[in-house]
Amino acid sequence: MSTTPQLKPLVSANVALFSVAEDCLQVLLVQRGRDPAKGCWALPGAVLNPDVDADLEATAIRALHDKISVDVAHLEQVTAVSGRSRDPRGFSVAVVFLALLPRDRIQAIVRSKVDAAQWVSASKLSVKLAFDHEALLASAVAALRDKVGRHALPLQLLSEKFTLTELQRACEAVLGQTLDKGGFRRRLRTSEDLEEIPGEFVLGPQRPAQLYRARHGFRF
Amino acid sequence: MSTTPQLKPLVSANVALFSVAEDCLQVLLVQRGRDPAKGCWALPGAVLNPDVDADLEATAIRALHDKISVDVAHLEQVTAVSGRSRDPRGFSVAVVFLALLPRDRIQAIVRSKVDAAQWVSASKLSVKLAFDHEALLASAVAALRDKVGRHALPLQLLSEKFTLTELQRACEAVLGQTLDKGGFRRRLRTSEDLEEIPGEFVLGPQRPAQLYRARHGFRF
DNA sequence: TCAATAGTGTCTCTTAGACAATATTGA
DNA sequence: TCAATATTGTCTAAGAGACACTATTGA
Repeated sequence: MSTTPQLKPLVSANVALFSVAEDCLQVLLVQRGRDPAKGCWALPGAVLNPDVDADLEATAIRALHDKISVDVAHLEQVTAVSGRSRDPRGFSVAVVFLALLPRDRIQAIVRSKVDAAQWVSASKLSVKLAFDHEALLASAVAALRDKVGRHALPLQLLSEKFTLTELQRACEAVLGQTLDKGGFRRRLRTSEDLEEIPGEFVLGPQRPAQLYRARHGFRF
Repeated sequence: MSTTPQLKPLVSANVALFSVAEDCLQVLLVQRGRDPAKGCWALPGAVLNPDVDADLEATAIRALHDKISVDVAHLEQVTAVSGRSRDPRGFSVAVVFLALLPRDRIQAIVRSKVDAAQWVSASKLSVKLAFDHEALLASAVAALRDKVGRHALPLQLLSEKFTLTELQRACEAVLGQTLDKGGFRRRLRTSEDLEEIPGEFVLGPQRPAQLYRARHGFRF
C-alpha cells in the first residue's frame, strides 16, 4: 500500500440511450443504487474494466446489458470529457456514447437489483442528473440532432417495417420541430437507405400506407 | 505490492498538428526517443497526468509544448480509441486531438532532447507510424476535411492577415482538391467570419489583393 | 504592350421551403 | 357520402458548379 499520486484516472463509458414514444424523443435514465450520488438519476454507465472489455464500446454495451434485455440497434461515440471535479472519486474520464433503441423494444428494460430505470423526455428533463450528466446528455442530443439535421435517417428508432409518416415523426421528435411532408418525401424518393416492401401496407380508416424497410447495408 | 489486475488503463492524448506549406497540408511527426516503439515516427502525445493536467485538453497542450515554442491557434477533440492491443504496455485509451498552426509559425519547432520532429505531407505519408497512429491521423484528417467541406474556414492555418487566394489555397490543401474561384468568393461575400482590412493590400506584378482578417469572435 | 493574378458576372441545374391538389380507405 | 391520412405536384427562391469576363499591377 502506497500513497503515490493517482497516476491512472478512472475511465468510464456513459450511454445516452434514445427511443421514441408518442412522437417524443426519450432517453433512458437509471437511479444510482450506490455511492457516489446514490439515489440520483443518471445516464447508464460502467467503469472500464480492461480485463473484461475489449474496448470502450464494449464497456458501453456492458453498461446497457444491466438495464436492457436486447441489443441496441446503434451505438456510436460522441465525445470524451475529463477533469478533476466531475466525479468526487477524483480525476475521471468519461466517454459518452449515443445509442438508439427501436420503439417496439422500449419495454425491454430489465429491473436491476440495485438501480431503478425510467424513460424521460430528452428535451425537457423532469429530474436533475448526477455529476455532469446533463451536459453529457446535451452533447449526445446535439450529436443526434446534428446527424438527423444532415439528413441521416434514424431508422434504428423504428420497427423493422415502417411507414414514411412514422419515419417523419421520428425525425421530428429528434429535431424538435415539424418538417414539411412534401419536401421530406421528395428527399426520400432518391434515398439509398430505404426500400419499399412490395405489397405490404398499413390499413386504416384512410388510404393505406406503404411499408418500407432499411436497405441492406444501411448505416446511420 | 500486489498482482491484482490492471484496473485503470493507460490514458493519453495524441495530437495531429496541421499546418500548410507550399499549398500542401502538413502534419507534425515526432521520432520517439524511448520505448515502446523507440525510433519510430508518431503523432506527438503525452500520458495523462491527473496531478498536472486539468483535463485531456491540457494533456494535449502539454504534449505539444515539448515540440512547439508557441501556442496552437486551435485545438479540438476528434475521437477516443481504446483497446488491449494498440499499445504493447497493455490496455490503453488514446484521445485524439486536431490542432492548427498558422503557416507563419511553422518554423516554431523546438528541438527536444529526446525526440526529433519533422513536418510531412498529411495525405501521402512518407514513413510508417508507430502503434495505430496512422489510423489516428486518418481520423483527424477526416474530421478536418469534413469541417472544411461543410464550409468552415480554417483561418487558424493562415497568418493574421491573408488574401482570399491564400484562404482558398488552404482550403484546397485540406480538401485535397481544387475549388472554383467564383463560387468560393461568392460564399465568402456573405460570410460572417471574415472582414476586409480597409486600405490594406498585397502588391505584386498584378492587381493588388485585398487583405482580410478573422472577424472578432470567429470560431473554427 | 503583355503576363500574371485579382476580382466579378452569368448561365444552368439542383435543392429546399411553402403550399396546394389528388388518392384511397373505413365508417 | 365524409373524415382522415397517404401521396404527389407546383411555384419560387436560394445555392452551387462551370465558365467567361473584366481589372489592375509591374516589367
